[in-house]
Amino acid sequence: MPQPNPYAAKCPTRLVLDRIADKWTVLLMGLLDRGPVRFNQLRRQVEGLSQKVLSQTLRKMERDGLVTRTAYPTVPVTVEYSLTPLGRTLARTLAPLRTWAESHIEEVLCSQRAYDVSLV
Amino acid sequence: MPQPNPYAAKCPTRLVLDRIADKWTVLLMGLLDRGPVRFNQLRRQVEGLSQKVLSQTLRKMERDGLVTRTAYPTVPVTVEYSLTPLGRTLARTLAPLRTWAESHIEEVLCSQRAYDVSLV
DNA sequence: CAGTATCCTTTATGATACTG
DNA sequence: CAGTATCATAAAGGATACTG
Repeated sequence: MPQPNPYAAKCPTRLVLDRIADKWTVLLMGLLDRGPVRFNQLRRQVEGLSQKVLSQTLRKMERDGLVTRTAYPTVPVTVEYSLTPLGRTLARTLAPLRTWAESHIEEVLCSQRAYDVSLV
Repeated sequence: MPQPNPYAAKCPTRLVLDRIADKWTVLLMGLLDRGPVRFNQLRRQVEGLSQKVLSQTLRKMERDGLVTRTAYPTVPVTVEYSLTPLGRTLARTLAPLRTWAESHIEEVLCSQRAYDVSLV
C-alpha cells in the first residue's frame, strides 16, 4: 500500500475504521482486555446486546484477527474468546474512548439540553 | 451521576459512545482538528460522505457540544465549523484510532484473507 | 454555498424457533 | 452452552428536488 488514507473511499483503512468505530466492538474489546471470556458472559455483561448481534460482531472481530475463538469439548460445549496480540494493541487504543465518554458525559448532556432548548 | 458505566443500557455514557463510535465522526474530527472548515470542504474531503449524512452528523456533533457552527453573511452564505475545547479533547482521543487503522491495516487484511480461505 | 424535505431502497436489528 | 436460520420490522442511507 502506497499511502493509507482513510479519507479515500476505497482505502482499506476506511474498512477497518468502519469496523472498529462501532459501539459494540469498543465495549467488547474492553471486556476481552481483562482476559478470556465465554459467549454468554459477554452477552450478560453488555446490556442491550442481543445474541444475534453479539455473534455477528464476534465473527467479524475474529475475521479481522482481533480475537480468537476456542471451543472446549465439554458437555455442553464451552467457548472462550480472547484477544490476539493485535487485538490487545487495539484494545489499548480504544480504552481512552470509554474513559472520555465517562469523564465528559456531563458536559455533553449539558450541551444537549442547551441545544434542545434553543430549538423551541 | 453515581457511577458512569457504558455497559449498562441506560447509562448516558452509552449514548455518548454510540455517538462517537461512528466512522464519519472519527474522520470529521480529524479534519476539524486542523482548524475551521466549511461545509463543502468537509464534503469534498471525505469521500463517500453524502450531503445528507454530513449535515446530520454535524448537527449531532453540534448538539453534543463538539463543534460550533458559524455563518457569515456573505452572498452566498459561508458557514464554518470548528471544534470546541471539548471537541478538541475528543479529537485527540480519536486520533490514535486513525493511526491504528493505518498502521495495522496489513495485518487485518491478511487475517481476513486467511479467514475467508478457511471457510471454503 | 449550505442546507432541508421527500420518497424510496438497502441494511440492520429484533423475535422466535431450532440444533450439536 | 453457543450458536444458526428465518421472517418481520425498524432504522439508515441514497437520489432528487428545492430554498435563502
